[in-house]
Amino acid sequence: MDEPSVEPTLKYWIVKSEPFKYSWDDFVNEKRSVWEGVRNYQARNNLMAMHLNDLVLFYHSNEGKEIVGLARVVREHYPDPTTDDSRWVVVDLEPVERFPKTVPLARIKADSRLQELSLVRQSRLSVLPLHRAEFDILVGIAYE
DNA sequence: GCCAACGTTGGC
DNA sequence: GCCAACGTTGGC
Repeated sequence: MDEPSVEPTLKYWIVKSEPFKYSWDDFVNEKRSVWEGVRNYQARNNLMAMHLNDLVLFYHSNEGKEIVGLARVVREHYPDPTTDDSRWVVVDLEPVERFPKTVPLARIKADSRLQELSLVRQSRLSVLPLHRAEFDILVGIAYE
């Protein structure tokens, strides 16, 4: 063990949303979101691996193309209420804070430390894991 | 609007 | 089980 941790199971994630469908502001207004509609097995598996209080970066795809804020998992996976198909699950998310500065994709791609980031390497996946070190770098940029 | 990168479907 | 055809996502 190289690093003692208060939350040994805490993991880090990125979720993507097209802002004209569901934006960060929509999320804040709702105060809590059922993260519904994921229909991709890999993204579903990531949802199922989320634990309570895991931290989640909120990314605007298509328009904006930037990380805008931080959320956390407030309910672990359960069946997606928008379908009868038992393969699909949701989690519940709550906003934690809007970042003082967004982190644009172009900024991420220009950073040599972030070349392995899942968001860069698997750009089509809507729910992505990331490493603690990458999370720290991204939050650092958001607070520069 | 184009296209790369995937994922899914279905014929064989 | 392979692979061609097709659909979707999302960056550019």
